[in-house]
Amino acid sequence: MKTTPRVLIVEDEPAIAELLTINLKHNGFAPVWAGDGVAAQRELDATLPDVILLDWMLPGQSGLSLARKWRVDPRTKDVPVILLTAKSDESDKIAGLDAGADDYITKPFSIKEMLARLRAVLRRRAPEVNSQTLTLGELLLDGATHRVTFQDSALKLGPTEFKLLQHLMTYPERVHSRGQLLDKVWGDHVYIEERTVDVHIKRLREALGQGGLHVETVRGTGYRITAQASTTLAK
Amino acid sequence: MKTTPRVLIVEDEPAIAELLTINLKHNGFAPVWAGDGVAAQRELDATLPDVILLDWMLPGQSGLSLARKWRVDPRTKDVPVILLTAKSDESDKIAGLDAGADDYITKPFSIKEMLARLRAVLRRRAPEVNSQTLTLGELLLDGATHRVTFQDSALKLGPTEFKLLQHLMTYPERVHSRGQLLDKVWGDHVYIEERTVDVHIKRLREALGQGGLHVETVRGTGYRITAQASTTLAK
DNA sequence: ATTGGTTTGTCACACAATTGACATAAAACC
DNA sequence: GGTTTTATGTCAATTGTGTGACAAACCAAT
Repeated sequence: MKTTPRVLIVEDEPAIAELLTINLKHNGFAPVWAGDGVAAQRELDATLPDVILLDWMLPGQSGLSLARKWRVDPRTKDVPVILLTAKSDESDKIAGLDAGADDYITKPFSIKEMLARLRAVLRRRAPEVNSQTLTLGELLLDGATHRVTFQDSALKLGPTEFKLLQHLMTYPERVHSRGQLLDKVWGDHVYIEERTVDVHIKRLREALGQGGLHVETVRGTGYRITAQASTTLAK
Repeated sequence: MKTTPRVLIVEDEPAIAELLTINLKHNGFAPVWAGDGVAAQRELDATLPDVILLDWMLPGQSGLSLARKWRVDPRTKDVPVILLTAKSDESDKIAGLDAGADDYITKPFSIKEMLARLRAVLRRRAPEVNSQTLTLGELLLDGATHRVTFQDSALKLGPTEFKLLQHLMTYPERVHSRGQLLDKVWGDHVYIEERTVDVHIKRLREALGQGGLHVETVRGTGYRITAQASTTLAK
């Protein structure tokens, strides 16, 4: 693994939290511990982890309600959640998965199992969200406010077109195959037709208006965004 | 699709196996069928497929244990496995992913979905396309942006001419026979007239303009790209 | 639940670019 | 000269991409 994934542990029992922390550190993760829902929220506000290990039973707010809350918040909704619980009750499991947990581990659990599930969840992680501000000629994309302007006038584009543009602008000039775009913009675990990318490119172009000229087709290969709009071609 | 990926189907039900086989053949894959774990292992020993479609429920050894076994064997551990199962239970999914399956399809599944997941898995395993930047004198070819410039002015060449130039520039000074070029640029065993290479060489030369002088003919043998443009008194 | 408005993924069709083959001309070689 | 090999122009067929339409999914707010 090239990066050390951040793991937020939300667990009120110090013994278990420490057990997790030590083992995670030992296996190339960067664990952060929060003892309750409030601390967890504070930690989330500060830095988004790559995955959350969440205890079902917490003082105050239950783990389930936390999971639900995070799943709604656009900022945290893509962070995978693994529920830890002592109950082996099947109905709880269902409830947990309904609440948006990505996985579920019953205590007592083996460290090996926990690590395996963690890695499995990380493998199919959604594309990373970037809140950086990107610029390309007169095109401007603000990741924080989710706004795009061209020649100082605001543009309206849908969520997918936004992510698509964001990814293209992150790697300007580079050609992206439809497959790569599906992986990076839609996410590894989505299965849609490659031709659908064409449609969204078209929508992106028309949403960008004149700025759409920056989006170029590389026949037989894919698409690319370029600094100099291609109204005419040099001879 | 220029290559036909081999797909090993491990499935005991002949009806389903046939359904898969036919549809895979129809969509540019080369399916091989194994009715049980033993046959699958024999097949794997003979030739490594590009991907394995593995039924969860098999007579004798379960699909899960097979997946685990293959994941451990260094020879097979990089072959992606897609698990087929009738169960829609989440816990099975988890177990499957833990065992090293790359994806998971629940029966009944649509052929479209199966194909989409297959392609997605293959896409992910596929190495990055040659995105190297090549230089030859004042000729510059950028694989990442798919751009070619000569004396700092951009050139427009079609997909085939691009690949052709890319291949020539990868091995400068070397002479390539028409047959070799067909294999490397067009792909193995494509039925195309050797004379057609001439045509594309011509198109490449005219697309390169002055830079086309680097493309030399080796009479009776083939073509070569060379650092110093051929001596032409014209102009 | 039910609305009504977006957004999304697919498809079918049209169109444009590219392709491969062929015929012919030009060159290279003896 | 004659023979072989390569270059070029043309064209029909193939392939890739743009686009409008549409139904399903989604979402917010009743």
